[in-house]
Amino acid sequence: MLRKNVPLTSQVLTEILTLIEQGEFVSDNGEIPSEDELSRRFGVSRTTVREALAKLELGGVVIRRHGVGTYVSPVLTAHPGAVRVWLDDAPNFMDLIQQEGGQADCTLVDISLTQAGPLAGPLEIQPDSQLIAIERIFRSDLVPVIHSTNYVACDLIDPHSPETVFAAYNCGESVYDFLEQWCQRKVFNQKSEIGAIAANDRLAAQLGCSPGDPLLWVEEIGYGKKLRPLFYGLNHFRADLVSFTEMRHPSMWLRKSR
Amino acid sequence: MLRKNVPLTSQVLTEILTLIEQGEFVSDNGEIPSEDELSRRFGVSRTTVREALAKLELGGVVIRRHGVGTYVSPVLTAHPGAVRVWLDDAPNFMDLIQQEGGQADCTLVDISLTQAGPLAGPLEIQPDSQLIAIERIFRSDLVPVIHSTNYVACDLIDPHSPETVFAAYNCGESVYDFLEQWCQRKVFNQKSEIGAIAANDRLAAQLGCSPGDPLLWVEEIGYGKKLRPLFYGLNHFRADLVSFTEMRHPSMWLRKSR
DNA sequence: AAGTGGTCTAGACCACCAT
DNA sequence: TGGTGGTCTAGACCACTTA
Repeated sequence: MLRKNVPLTSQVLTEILTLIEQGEFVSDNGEIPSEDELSRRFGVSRTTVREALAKLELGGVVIRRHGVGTYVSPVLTAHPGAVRVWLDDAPNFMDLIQQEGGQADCTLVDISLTQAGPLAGPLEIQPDSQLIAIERIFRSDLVPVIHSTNYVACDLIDPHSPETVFAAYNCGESVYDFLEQWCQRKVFNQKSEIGAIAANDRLAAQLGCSPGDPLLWVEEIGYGKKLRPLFYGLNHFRADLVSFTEMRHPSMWLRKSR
Repeated sequence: MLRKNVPLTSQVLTEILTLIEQGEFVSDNGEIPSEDELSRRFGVSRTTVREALAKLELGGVVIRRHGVGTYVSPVLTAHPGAVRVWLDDAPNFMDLIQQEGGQADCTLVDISLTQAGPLAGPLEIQPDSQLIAIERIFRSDLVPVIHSTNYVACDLIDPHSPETVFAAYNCGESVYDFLEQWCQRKVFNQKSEIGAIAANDRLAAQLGCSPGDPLLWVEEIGYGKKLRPLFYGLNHFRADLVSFTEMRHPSMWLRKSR
């Protein structure tokens, strides 16, 4: 059953998750077997089980209580499909929309070259550098919900030519896929900033709402190795259709010892 | 040097953090000593050091790269004070504002009893239950930036009377403080939802902006032990003055083994 | 090849909670 | 008091990056 080159903790995580998805613990009021029992059942050390549970707790899948036990998170009962999204690495917008039960599609508005200009700062390149700009609209059941623009420094696609990339571009893929496919780069860290803004005329037209309507925006900067910025993304979401949820775990908050 | 009843990993975390704040690693281009060296230096096992580093990475303070080393996060160079906010457990709005360099103050708009009504669902109580509603406005340098309303089930303050609580209420404290002081309860988990909305007349007046202006809203539900809801909070932020930042660490994303 | 962080073990003891 | 999760150790080996 055990496979090579896959960390044991990931395999254990998958096993536990499968059991949860199968509703294995529903009859037990969501209580998951103790760490000792799980380590016996899977034939691994308790440390390994604990690491898997830690990740599941971070992902909001389970809740652990000192001296009591480990439970399936109650938010999952209200939002059952949520488990799968949290598990995807770098979930893309298509998956997110389908996750919510909508039929997802993506339209390429524009893919072209542009000057770095004000993005030279965040991308840590020269202002006169060329960028590839990818502008897309994502719809759920034919209703536009996300407007997304991503910028990648043009020299990252070397040795490909921009024309080659433009011609072969696949609209549904995420920036991460793009960077891996054309630039052989991986995103190691990412800074996200989230805010709200009123729709201007252009965004309103593209998102099918009225100018002045509130939008959520998310600005992302992805970093590769050596902490070099790889892409800059600016995404706008219809605020009447989208909100973000997360579980916080005070027990995991950093805490200065006194 | 070692103290009782404080986990070693927390003490190590504090030590490392102090070194970072003192600019100890600036000359090394932000590179932090290896885990082996740290474990030797602090006289603890490498596991303990790793746990401290894991929390620091989660908090966005450091970045670890397999086979390379551990580095102080570059976002801290641009945002040096941010370390302290991340370290506070349950940071309150006063701290957040001061963190950003503003002079913080808080005005109590209203503290009173109200019917649970539509909040009965999220708080898992009866619709005719009494709630304590606390409405406040937080300002930075005399400019209103946050409007906050929190609801706590009235029977949680037992044996205190609402009047006692109203009279003694300290406006600057967070809901967490309130729950600990008056209800002897601790928040174990919290669900946060974030979205955007246009200001209505009332919010606009209180936040000193125009009706229709975009606002960020954050809805919070805090859970105590037995996963019982303890409070419901609804906060609105001036979107022209506030945005939220976070670091994501793909290496920590949950990942199904294939 | 050397050095780093990542995974894993087996076992110990502690802190917390329910009963 | 018994069972749970939380902390901690000492040591082993692996996987990754750089030189």
